[in-house]
This record gives sequence, C-alpha cells and structure tokens, in this order.
Amino acid sequence: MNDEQWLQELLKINDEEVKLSDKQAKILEAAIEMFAEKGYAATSTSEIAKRAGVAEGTIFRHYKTKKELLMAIVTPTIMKIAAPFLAKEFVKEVFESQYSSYEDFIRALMNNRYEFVKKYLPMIRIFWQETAFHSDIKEQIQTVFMENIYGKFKRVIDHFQQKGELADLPANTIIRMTITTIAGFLLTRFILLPNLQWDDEQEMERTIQMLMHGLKKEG
Amino acid sequence: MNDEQWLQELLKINDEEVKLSDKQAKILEAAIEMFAEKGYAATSTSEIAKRAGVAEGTIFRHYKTKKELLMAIVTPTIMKIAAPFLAKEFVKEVFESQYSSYEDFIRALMNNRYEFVKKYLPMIRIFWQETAFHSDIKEQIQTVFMENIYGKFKRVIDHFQQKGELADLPANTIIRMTITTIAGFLLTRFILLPNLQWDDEQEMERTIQMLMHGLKKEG
Amino acid sequence: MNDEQWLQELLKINDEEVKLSDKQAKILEAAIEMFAEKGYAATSTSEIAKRAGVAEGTIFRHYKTKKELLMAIVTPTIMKIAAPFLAKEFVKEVFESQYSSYEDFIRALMNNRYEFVKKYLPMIRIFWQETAFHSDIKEQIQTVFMENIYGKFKRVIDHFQQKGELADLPANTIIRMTITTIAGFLLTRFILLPNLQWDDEQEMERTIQMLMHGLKKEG
Amino acid sequence: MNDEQWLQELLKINDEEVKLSDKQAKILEAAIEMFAEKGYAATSTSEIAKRAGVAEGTIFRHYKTKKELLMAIVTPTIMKIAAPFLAKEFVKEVFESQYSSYEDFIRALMNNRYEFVKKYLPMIRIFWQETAFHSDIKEQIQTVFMENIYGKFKRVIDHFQQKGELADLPANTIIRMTITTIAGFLLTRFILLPNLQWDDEQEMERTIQMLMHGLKKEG
DNA sequence: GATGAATGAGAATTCATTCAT
DNA sequence: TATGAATGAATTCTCATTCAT
Repeated sequence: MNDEQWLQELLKINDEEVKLSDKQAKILEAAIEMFAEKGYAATSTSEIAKRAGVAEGTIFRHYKTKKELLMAIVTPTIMKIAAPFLAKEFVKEVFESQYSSYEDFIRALMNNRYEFVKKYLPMIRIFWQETAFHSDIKEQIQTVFMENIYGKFKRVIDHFQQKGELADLPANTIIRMTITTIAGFLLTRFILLPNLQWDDEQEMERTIQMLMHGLKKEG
Repeated sequence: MNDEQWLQELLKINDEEVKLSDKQAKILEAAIEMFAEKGYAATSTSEIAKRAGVAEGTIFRHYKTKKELLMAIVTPTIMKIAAPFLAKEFVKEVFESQYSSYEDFIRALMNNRYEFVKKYLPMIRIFWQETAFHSDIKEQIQTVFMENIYGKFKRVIDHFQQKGELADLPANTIIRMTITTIAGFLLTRFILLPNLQWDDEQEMERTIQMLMHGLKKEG
Repeated sequence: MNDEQWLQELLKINDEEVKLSDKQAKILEAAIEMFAEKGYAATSTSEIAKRAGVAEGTIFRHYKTKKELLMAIVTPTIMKIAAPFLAKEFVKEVFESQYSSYEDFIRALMNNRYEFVKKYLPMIRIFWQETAFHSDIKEQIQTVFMENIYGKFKRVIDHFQQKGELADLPANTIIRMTITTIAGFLLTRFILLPNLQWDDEQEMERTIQMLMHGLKKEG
Repeated sequence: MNDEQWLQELLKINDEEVKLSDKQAKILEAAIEMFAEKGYAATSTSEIAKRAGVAEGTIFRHYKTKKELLMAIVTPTIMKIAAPFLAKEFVKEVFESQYSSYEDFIRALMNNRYEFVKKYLPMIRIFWQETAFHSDIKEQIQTVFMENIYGKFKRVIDHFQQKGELADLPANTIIRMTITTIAGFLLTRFILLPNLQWDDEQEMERTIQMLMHGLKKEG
C-alpha cells in the first residue's frame, strides 16, 4: 500500500468513494503528521503547507479554515474507530456461532483495534489530544458511539449474561470496563510507553484473561 | 480552605514551605484554569494576565517564559501524583497489617487517588493534555515513577504473590493492569464522561472487584 | 535616476541582476533611511513598515529577522565600498600609464570615493554606526578588504616605492595613512560637519597635497 | 588607582569635587561598560542594574531617565577630551618656549590624547557611537570645541605660520588635517584594528612626520 | 536612600486568512 | 486550480519607569 492509499482508505467510509486530488491528499497527510506531533494549536498552516509541498493559499482553497482541516481528518476517523460494530458480520457472528463466547468477542475486538491503532497511530494521537479541547469532536464521538455502538455492545452483553457467562453487573459497567481495559492497554502500548519491549501477543492474551476473570460469573 | 490554600498546598512538596505572593498565586491559578480548559498552546499569556487581574509583564517577572510557567505548575504536581508511595505509612501499612490484602491495597490506592483527582482536576487535565507534546514532562513523570513508585509497587506485588494471593503474572503486567484500571476509571469518571450519573462508591467497588478477580490466583 | 534605481544599482553586485519587488524596495529604502537616522537598535520594525507603507508582517516575509534586514543592506554595500579595487581597469591603469603617479592614484581614489559617499551617504552612515556593535559586519569588511583590496593596494605602493616616488615606510603604514586621510576628509565633510561651507574641490586637492607631501620620498 | 578612582577623576572637571556615592559610582561604571559594548539603545537599564549590583529602581533615583544617565557620562567626558587646551600651561608653553615648533605641539597633543584614549577607551567608544544619534551630544561637542579649543588652536597655527614653519593653508584646513590625522590614528589603533601588532611609538612618530611633511612650508 | 514588584506600552515575530495573478 | 505576496491582529516577551515599603 503506497503512501496515499492508506489515507484514501481511511477517508472512505462505507464504500463511498472519496476523490482526493493529489495536493489535497498531501495536505491531509502533512496535517495528520504535524497535528499528531505537535498538536493542532501548535501547528501552523504554513508548516503544513511546507511539509505538504503546496502553497499556503492552497490549503484554504480546500478547507475554509484550519479548524475545518482538523475536522476533515477527525470526522471519518471517528467512524473508522467505530468500524467493527458497523460491520454486519461482526456482531452477527457473535450471536450465531454456537461456540462463540464473550472471550472470543473481546479477543476479536482487541485484535481488530490493535491493528487499527497500529496502522493509524497518528490519527489516534490527534484524537487523544484534541478531544479535550474541541467539544464538537467529543460530541461527534458520543453521538457515533450511542447510535452505532452502544446498542449492539449491549446486546452482546445481554446475550452472554443470559448464557450465564458474564457477572450480573450493569451492562454499562461491563462496557466501560471492557473498553477501558482494551483502550488502556493500547494507549500504554503505543502512546505512553512505546519504547518498552513488548511481547504483544502474550500481553494482549493476559489482558483478555484478566478482563474475563474479572467479568465472568462466579460459579 | 480558601482559594489560594489549595494551591499553596499543591505546590508544597514534602512540607517545604512555598512562599507565593498574592499576584503569583493568582497567576498560577489563572494559568491552571486556562491551560486545563483550552490547552497550553491555545492559551495566550494576555488571557492569563487578564484572568489573573495582573499586567502581562507581571507574568514574565515571575516566570521567564510561558513554558516555565507551565513547568511551575506541572513539576510539583508530578510529585503529588506520586504522593501515596512517598508517604512512609502507606506502603508500610500494607506489609505490617496482618489483615491487609492486595485488595485493601488497591482500595486504599483507589480512594486516595479518587480524592486527589477530584480535588486537583484541572491540574490532572493539564497533565493528560500536555504530556503528549512536551517530552520533558513525560520524562519527569517516568523518572519520578521509576525512582519513587516502581520499586515499592513491585515489593507490594511480590509480597502478595508470595502469600499466594495474586496470580503468577509478571509484576510489570500486574502494575500496568492495576494502574490502567484505576486510571481508566478515574479518567472516564472525571474527564471523559463527567456528566453521567455516577454512583461513585459502587462503581469504585465494582472496579476493584473486577481487578481483584482478574488478578487473583486461581484456586 | 528615480528613487528605486539607486537602490537597485547599489544592490546589484558585479552586474548580477537583483530583482526587488516594489514592496521590497520600499522596505529597504525606509530601513536605510531610518537606520541611518536613528540607528539600528533604536529603529522599530513598525516604524520601518509605516514609512515603507507596508504592513509590518510584510517585512518579515522578506527578511526573517530585523538583523537579516540590516545585513541585506550592509552586505552588498561592503562590496561597493571596495568597488574601485574590483574594477580591473582601475589598478591596471596605475601600472600601465607612463604618466601615472601615486598622486594620480589617490586623486582617482579620492574622487571615486567622494562620489560614492555623496551618493550613498545614508548607507555609509549605517556602516559607521553599526560596525561597532556587530562583529559580523566588522569581520565581513575585514575579509573583503584582505581578499580584494589589500593585495592590490600593496602592489600599487610597491610599484611607486620602486619608482622612488614614495617614502620608504612600510606599505601597511602608507595604506593606513592614505585611507585614514581620505576617509577622515569624507567623514568630516559629510557626517561630522556637513553644514560648514565646503569648497570641495579645493579641500580635496589640499588633502591630496598634504598626503603626497607627507608620503613622498625626501630628495 | 583603584576601580572607582578613575571614574571620580574623569567626572571631576577643573578641580571641582564630585561626590559619588558608592552605588552611584557602580551604576556609572556599569553603564559605561555596557554602553561601550552594546550601545546605548541596545543596553537595558535592568542589565546595568544587574552589573552594578543595585536594584533597578536605584538607577532612577539618581538619574531621572536613561538618557540622563547617558548625559551624565558624556558631558564631563567632552570636557576632558578638550582638556589639553583647557590647561593654561599647555598652549602657553607653545608660545613661550623658544625651542618649540608645531611638530613639538602635535607631538605633545598626540602623546596626551594617546594616553587619554588608552585610559578612557570605553568612554571614547560611547562617544564614537552615540554622537551619531544624539544631536545634543554633537552640539555640546561643537560648543565646547568652538568655545575652548578652536580659538587657541588657531592662535597656535597663526603663530607657526608667521614663523614660516607651516604652509599657507587656511587655519581651518590645517586644524582639520591635524585632528583628522591624530584621531584617525587613534581610532584605527584602539577601535578599528586593536588586535594588530602595533609598535605604538614608531607609528606615532611616523604619523607625526607624515603630518609635518604634509603641512610644512615648502622651501 | 534603596529596593524590587508591578506596570503597560511597545518590541520583534508569527499566523490564519485573503486575493490578484 | 494553484500560487504566494500581503495583511494586520495577535503572540510572546522586554523595557523604562513608578511607587509602596
């Protein structure tokens, strides 16, 4: 996959084609890199233009303001973060496969998000950093979460609680613990302490085990 | 406790007295508030001056640069975050009390950090936000952690693993999971979703239970 | 010659074309005037902008720093000050013409520099003033002098000493006295006491005579 | 002579006692050093205070403004520069000693000013630099020159012209050439090229010879 | 007299944005 | 569509000066 393909892919939501001119792609790429490195507020549009190899004015031909450029990066990414739950097969499988378990579910989730974070690390970094300052980003996330993830996640939990596999905690608590634990691992792994020697597979499995023991119904 | 006492208290490390002039305290207070709200890079020194009710020049009389002002806020806070481990009694108790357990330890840790985050929320927010951009902050944290926390934390874990209370996971993994889980709860509670209806006591207890079940030695 | 031509001409070294945009020329003109009047340190970029009729930001688009603006004025001028020695004909004539004498040489030098100082007075003023504070300017002058002037000047002196026309003083001493005397006249005439009634031709001739009598070989 | 004595001496004009408090002397000393190094405009009062070891406010207790501090340095120095002509003996000797000649006069002048410049170099530097920007300094110099030096200098020249020792040039021209030549040597020696290897005595003698040959009446 | 905290105007420089080409 | 010169408001920081102690 060449340099621009990953961008095209990220920005393409639900198979809708996105046309990115050459310059536009370079601007986005440059902006993502710099926002991730220095933060939105500390990155100047002229730096972005320089790194993208375009004129300063060109950025504003495509994005009316600097903020709009940020949102152009952030909005499709929000959808992609929610992606597994948007895939019809993903949740269906959980219910339909007779062998499946909550453990399999979070293992699939963990693996899927691990690959995602690894691939789109700079974007994740932007998220982590800018969510705090831009309430509109935070709201978008919450909306997408509530509309596309929450309900499905809850059905999964209900299902496994009915099967007696999960402790009788409120679904919200289980959701929070699951997400917190997975996100906590990924943030530590890729952002907080990326330089440690990580045995990813083992550490992920341990994290899953911890979570499962923590959440399973006590016999 | 009046407005300035909490600041005085925060900046006081290890009982050393800190003399803060009236103006200086107001500058720090204003800076903490604004950095927390809008981020360091997006906050101008003139805004800080205005909110603090001082002339802009006054800020630079006390702090040579804007960055130095940030560090003046951040450095003592790092120590305070590490505080429970710096308190002699805290760790000692864990070993000496015959009734103690890892569960009691993390319960104490959770309660202690819960109060801390609640009290100094704006500072925590600054941390969460600026660590990403300022490698010197990150390094300070890592140094303090390695010098003051890691060893003690490890001894606690060794102790309870020998007592057969904790699973035979590497200490590092247990430390990471413990911190991630507690920090994950506190961040969700106070920063990500502060507007939800939280039954703090119950949720903390559940989080502790989840962690304990996840980490305890399987019989 | 209109207002901008003299600037274009000054900045053009050795026939290399210099493209100065309209605004850029106005900035340089304004800067030269103000630096000459008030000195570099006492002139603010906002004043320069105002006099040049451009926005303050425009200055910094063309010159990264105020210092760079100074150097853009000063560097080509240094070459121009050395100019007569850079002209092939100038020194050649001295040796080839059978009628030439050291007196003719310094007369040519005096006339040439007189016209130069008269024409570019503000720049000379800047030089006189700023050399003291900016060692880089001083070094540039010394380098240009050593590389382009000193050797040629010395050859002229050797030549006329061999012809028995000049006293047997060290060449360095003769160079210093010649330059000091000419420069001393020009500074007094144009900078220290420009308001006196000067009969330029007569005073120059007297200066030349004084110098020649002072330097000629005693019979 | 200790550190402060030279200052006391410089500031004392015509035997009038000057009372300089300890702090005041330190301020003047520091100001002289810094103005000489970086120029008046580029030196801040806080730097002066720091170098003088006094509080910022103390400077303004003694000198209402920064400019006044400059003038406090510059004004007595102007008198001292004119000093030899102020000494009754100096000019009288020229006329009364039967052995004296214009050469002896300029030799005395040269030696006297050589010692002065050597001793008070920083002050000379301030002069050289600030005269250009402060017309009041320039005016002071001209006034002192016209009132105290010019007439006496002219009498000296008239005297030696009548004795047939000096060429029949206008007195003004001879004065200018004499001063230019002496000042030119001293500036080159101490300010422009102080790092060269100078054989001061020889070079001064040569300068005097050059000047004398240049100015003497042709037989 | 001396201090040094405080000031606010002003310094150099940066920046998002516009617009004529 | 792309450019990049131009803008002027805003930013960080400095400075001469004041004034309460």
